[in-house]
Amino acid sequence: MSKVMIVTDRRPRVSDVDSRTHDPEGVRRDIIVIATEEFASKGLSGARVDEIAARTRTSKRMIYYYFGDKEGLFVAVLEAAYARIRTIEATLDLAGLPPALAMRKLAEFTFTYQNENPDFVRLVMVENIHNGAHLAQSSSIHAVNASVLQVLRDIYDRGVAQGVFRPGLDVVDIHMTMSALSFFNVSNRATFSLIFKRNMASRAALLRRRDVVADTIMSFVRKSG
Amino acid sequence: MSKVMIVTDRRPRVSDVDSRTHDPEGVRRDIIVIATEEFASKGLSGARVDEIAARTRTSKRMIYYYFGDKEGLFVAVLEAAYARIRTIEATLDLAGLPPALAMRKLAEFTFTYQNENPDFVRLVMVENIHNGAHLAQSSSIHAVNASVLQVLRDIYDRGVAQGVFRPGLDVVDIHMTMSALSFFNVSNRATFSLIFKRNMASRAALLRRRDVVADTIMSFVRKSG
DNA sequence: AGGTAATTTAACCGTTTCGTACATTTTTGC
DNA sequence: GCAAAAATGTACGAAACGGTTAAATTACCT
Repeated sequence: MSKVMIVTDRRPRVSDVDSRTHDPEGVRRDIIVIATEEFASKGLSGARVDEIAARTRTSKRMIYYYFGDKEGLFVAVLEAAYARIRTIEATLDLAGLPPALAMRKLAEFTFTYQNENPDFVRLVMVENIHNGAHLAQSSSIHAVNASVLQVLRDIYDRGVAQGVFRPGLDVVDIHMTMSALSFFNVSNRATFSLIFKRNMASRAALLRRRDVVADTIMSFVRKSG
Repeated sequence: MSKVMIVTDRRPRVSDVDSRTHDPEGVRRDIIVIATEEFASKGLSGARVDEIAARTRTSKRMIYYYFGDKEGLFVAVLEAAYARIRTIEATLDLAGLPPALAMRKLAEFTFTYQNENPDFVRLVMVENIHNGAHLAQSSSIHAVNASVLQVLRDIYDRGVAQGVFRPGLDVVDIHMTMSALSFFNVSNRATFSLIFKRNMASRAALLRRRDVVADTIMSFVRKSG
């Protein structure tokens, strides 16, 4: 199942014992981790290259050495964030469950994941403020997220075949609804909590809202008897 | 001991014929209109005071004269945006409609309004990136939006009384769902369109999605027979 | 009509901030 | 070992940017 290939790659070093210098991959990761936090919390323009550099174990010079400029760093941060989601999403195994249960679990997972990864949500917000200009430079984005749709399509088709889901729905619509309800709970928490004086971050509120979101999805796809 | 009571009100002037100078309200409005566009398109940090000033009919000094600093201007922009929504929302009259129809119309209105006012959506995104720090300074925000909840509560209670809505739901949940589905369609359009290669802005796509959103709300609140 | 307060103009200032030039060190290929 | 390439540290510059100083102009009130 796993392919074995000879790595003629240069620099196969992964983790030397104690040499802190000349660890390109480590430096890259370090920069991206810090930059993710900074961009997520302050936005693209709000984040400061000097601040990011100061928080890394390396220097500002390295940021420009590896990522060219601030926007190049932001693109790398975005790609890393999407890659992370894909990796975790890939561990989901819903094919064995009955369609209705699988659908509910997918909705719950989406909600929980977004809630536990506010940095990702905020990065996406920032990128949307910039009209997707940076994501548009990434050619892998579509392929990355196509798997989500495939998982959903399998569940939905099985549900229709078994007569528990109503036919004629678009899985992109279903996914969009799942995403929207999960995303909003994080992205708009600050203003929504203020306006309606609600604590949306408490464990109880989150579990309750997660159920509401799942119920919403289920009542939308379920065949009304 | 003046025999004639003169209205010593300052500045009752509303619209002079041709004097462009000394029109404080006009200058304020002008600045806020431009600043709304700039903040909405570039974010709080991304927007430039000089750029805003250049696009107004007045000068940068006036921005500081009326709004103190950049953040003060942003607060004013936010308040103006929310005030605008409230005003338009107030024209809705759904009390006379059957609950199911009223609920659907409210959902459709929410969707349409957000779609037609992307600047508002983006301002809210920006404010959430900043954790609602500016909205927190406004004391009127809660009262402003309370009306929305009241309208929804009236519809919902009537629906429950007539046996068409299932009881036990929280109107804030319903409103949140409406907002989330409407908001997301604008806020995440750029990334979502890129990822799933969908044109979400075409008239056809919008009408279709609006129906899906309304259907989602309705199937959630409807008493399943 | 003239004093006073509100409004507006124009030039300017100190920092911040992105980015770079240049020197230096470390690793690699041979 | 040694030259070339990769990686890193230091210091600095130019432009952008938020904000201010000081004075002038206009409207308002008596």
